[in-house]
Amino acid sequence: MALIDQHNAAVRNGLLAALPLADLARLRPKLHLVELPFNQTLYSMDDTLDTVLFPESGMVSLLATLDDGEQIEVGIAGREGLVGLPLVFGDDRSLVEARVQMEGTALRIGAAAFRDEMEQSDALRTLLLRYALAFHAQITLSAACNARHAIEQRLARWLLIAHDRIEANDFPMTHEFISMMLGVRRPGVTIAAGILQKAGLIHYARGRMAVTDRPGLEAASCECYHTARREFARLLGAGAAQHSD
Amino acid sequence: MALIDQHNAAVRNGLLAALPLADLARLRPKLHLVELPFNQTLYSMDDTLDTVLFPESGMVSLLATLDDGEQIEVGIAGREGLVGLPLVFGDDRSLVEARVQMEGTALRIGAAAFRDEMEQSDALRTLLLRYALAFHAQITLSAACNARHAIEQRLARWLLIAHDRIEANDFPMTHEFISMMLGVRRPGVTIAAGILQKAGLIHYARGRMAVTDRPGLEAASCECYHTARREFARLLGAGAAQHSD
DNA sequence: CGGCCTATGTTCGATTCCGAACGCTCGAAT
DNA sequence: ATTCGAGCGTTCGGAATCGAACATAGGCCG
Repeated sequence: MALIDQHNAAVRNGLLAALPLADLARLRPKLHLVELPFNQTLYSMDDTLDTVLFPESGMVSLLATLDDGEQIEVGIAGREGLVGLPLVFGDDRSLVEARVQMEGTALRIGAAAFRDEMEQSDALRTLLLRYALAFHAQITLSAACNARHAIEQRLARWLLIAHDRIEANDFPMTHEFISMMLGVRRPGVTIAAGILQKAGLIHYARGRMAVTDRPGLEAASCECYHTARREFARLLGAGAAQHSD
Repeated sequence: MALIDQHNAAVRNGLLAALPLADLARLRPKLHLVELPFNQTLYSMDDTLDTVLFPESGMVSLLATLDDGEQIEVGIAGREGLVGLPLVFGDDRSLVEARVQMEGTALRIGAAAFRDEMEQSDALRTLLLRYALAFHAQITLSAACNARHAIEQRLARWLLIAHDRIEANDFPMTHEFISMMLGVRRPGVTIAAGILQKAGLIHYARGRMAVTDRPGLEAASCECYHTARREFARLLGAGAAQHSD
């Protein structure tokens, strides 16, 4: 509300849309449209980050790799945010892997140019620090959620977060995939998804998944979803609240 | 190494010690020594933050409160860092509660003065953003750790983190307390602690706990501990690496 | 149409952890 | 010394989840 105001409907990334026109104008020439193809790794663990991406659509997962080689999702970015958070903090390394989980497009800027802009624009710096804090809140809640909540609640939460980041009600998604994200077994997801489907909250079939009762799904989720969403709204304005609308 | 250099041995907080002398000198008159008594809540969920604390000793836990009223630890701060992280991001609210888990002292600065200093001092801003990123890494690893690792490993990790933040080998700590921190049952901690004690890694009795074989305890912990520690060292210099020395 | 791969359904036993007790014992206070 | 409470040890049944299979079925491709 306070910060976010859709200056330009053509700007589909929430952060860019929230910038004052002058700052956006200065940034624009440095931004280049790129595709985010499904399953592409945008950067790996310990890579040097050379770009920041402002997604316009699609969904990017941040994955931590454990000692046993398993990966687990520790964060999600979509058009409400950016990919390459360490650069906001002035660092150029990442502990996690960024991988495209639903295809889309993004606006890309080089790390050096990004750094320049961060120094020159108070509005950009302020905005991105707020985003960083909102993202931090989401991870914090995930840490608590992973420790205490049942698969079914976590699945509902995850589906809501995914649903927030796409335009359609229906999106490609397998149980196998979700099980990796949540760090649980695949049958565990099948069971939990079966319960949600019987309750009429979702519908799925062979690699596609649809939310059929969004309020119901929200009720089935743990509060972590709502808390994170509120925090995004508070810090970045209602318009940035992860786009369930 | 690069950033941290003990300018003044009397400065016991790692972040303050890493500041250039000029910046530290400007900050000093605004810092006031305060006690951190055991179990004191420094701020609660949704409080407005009016101070930043730079601990000199002791340990402060950040606790998330879940829907059922249970609390679970989602972060730890000691003399390597600060309490009041949202103010570094330009915000003055917190989603979590900050509570003193081991008594100590801290240097305190008002939120307004802190904000002024952040604007004036590039060194302070850079340093605190790096700390924020290191802290962020720790939470990220906790999220993965909470989802996948067994109680015993998580207990070892927690004890190492606690051990890093105290001077003595021996510190007051009950199983009940740890169980709240880890988000598990108290007997679960007793079992896990019993195993670690039988292995000769720790010793405990009636509310006190001691690390008797630090390398062994590190081996018993999951890699999350080492990864987080490396990240602190990389971002803030070896001297800031959580003070196990 | 038939083969084949992928996605989902289902089962098995084993393990971890839960929630809730109950008992013991150390150590401090009276 | 006795009392008493906090901290720890231990047990119970049950729930959730694990790891590893195997079975079924949709859809693509030849």
